[in-house]
Amino acid sequence: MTELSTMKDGVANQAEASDRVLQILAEAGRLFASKGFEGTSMRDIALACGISKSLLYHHFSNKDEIYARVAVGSTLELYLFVRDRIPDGPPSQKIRAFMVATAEYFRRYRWAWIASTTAFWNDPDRQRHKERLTRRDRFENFLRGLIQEAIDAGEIRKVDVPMTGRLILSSLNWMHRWYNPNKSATPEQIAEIFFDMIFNGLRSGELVELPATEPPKAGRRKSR
Amino acid sequence: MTELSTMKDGVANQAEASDRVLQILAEAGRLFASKGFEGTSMRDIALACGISKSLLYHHFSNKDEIYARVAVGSTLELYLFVRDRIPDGPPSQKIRAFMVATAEYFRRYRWAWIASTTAFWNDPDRQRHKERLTRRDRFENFLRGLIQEAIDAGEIRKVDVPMTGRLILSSLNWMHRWYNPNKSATPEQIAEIFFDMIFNGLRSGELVELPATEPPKAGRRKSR
DNA sequence: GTTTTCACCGACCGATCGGTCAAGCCCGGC
DNA sequence: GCCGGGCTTGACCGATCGGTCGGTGAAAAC
Repeated sequence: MTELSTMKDGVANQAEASDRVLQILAEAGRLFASKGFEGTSMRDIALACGISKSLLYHHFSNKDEIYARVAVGSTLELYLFVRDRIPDGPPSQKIRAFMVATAEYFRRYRWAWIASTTAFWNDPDRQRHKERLTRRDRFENFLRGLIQEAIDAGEIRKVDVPMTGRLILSSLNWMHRWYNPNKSATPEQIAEIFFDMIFNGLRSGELVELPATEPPKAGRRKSR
Repeated sequence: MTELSTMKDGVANQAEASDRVLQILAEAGRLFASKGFEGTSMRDIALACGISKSLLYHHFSNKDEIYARVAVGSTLELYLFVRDRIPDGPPSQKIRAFMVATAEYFRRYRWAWIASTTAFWNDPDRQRHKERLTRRDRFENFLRGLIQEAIDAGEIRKVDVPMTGRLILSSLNWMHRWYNPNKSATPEQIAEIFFDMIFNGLRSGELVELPATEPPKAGRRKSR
């Protein structure tokens, strides 16, 4: 049993929070995601929740705290969420699982994810999201470890590890800009497609298996 | 001679604009990029330019127009900029040139690029950036054409074209979130690295060209 | 020399911002 | 009955928002 059991209603890691607080966080996340932090007023949030503005200040001390609960809450357990979904097996499959798990997290906590990755991310005046950034670092370092592992195992070639991590995370982080939940595939399926493209490359031609390597999941790519 | 000759001072396509207007656009772009649209006040812009707020309204009718000049101006000629840098040759090399040219554009007009790709991008209330989006579509469709060309030529395998375009653009569009001009490589060099990873794949192993008899290729998913 | 043009400014406007506060409402325990 | 304490409210605050106003001063046009 992990801290993840406290996740609820699209709002991650908000243990022992009342329904009203969860409602506020959900609505605030949705508004922050669509209009940004500065573009969302406390009146907007109150209106969306059908409550008075004063009530927001009963449950939260100020606007920054609401954002912090949305954004930090959404990244707080991303690392744990993903880590717990990495199976034993070939390192390349761990990278694949990393991508799929991140996509699942994105799907489940989409508004909070968008709010935390877009709103005033580089405002030099504010340090509100510093903690969020350090958690992001832990998440990214975890991926780099997996990549290094795959290199050491000879499964992938000797690429630049930080740059490879950036490529993989770019494909996932940019997804919220074009992903439409009503169309296309699920985020997890998209992550699989991206893994296939990045791992196997776009180039045509047959790959000759190296002795120890395991091809990706059956049915995805013709092999042997 | 193309429209690109009017680019100047990091502000794209602002023909016959006075120095003061260019200064305002440059400062506004920098502020929009770091604090967002709503987070940047007209007073901020005036202060950064060392002029009065009234003067902004002498040169522009309102705040939206300043943003439009920054954002639309920065995407206005992106398509032409990139298109003019695609050489004749193998389609895969055109894709590579596409990525490098986009990276060069990013480097040259970085603040306007960031401002146009981050500020209130999905505010449902506003249609300010509609024109920008249609221009983006033209840009993305151009890339999809290059990918289809490479598939038809047999240079890359039969991947999902829109999804491949999204992967490539993700790697470029997310760059502004981690790129540090004082460290690391130039954007163009980064684009080359990403092209190599995506085109050749991360997987270790030898590529062997098939003879002319091409087996029904798998390794892809539903198309369109 | 007079008029027109134009870049530019300080003062000001109504609206809205984040945030405060005293007071009501509701409901279980006495 | 009635009391206490969370939940909830509307009225209100100073500050700041985007935007407007009348005007200045100097150069250009006549």
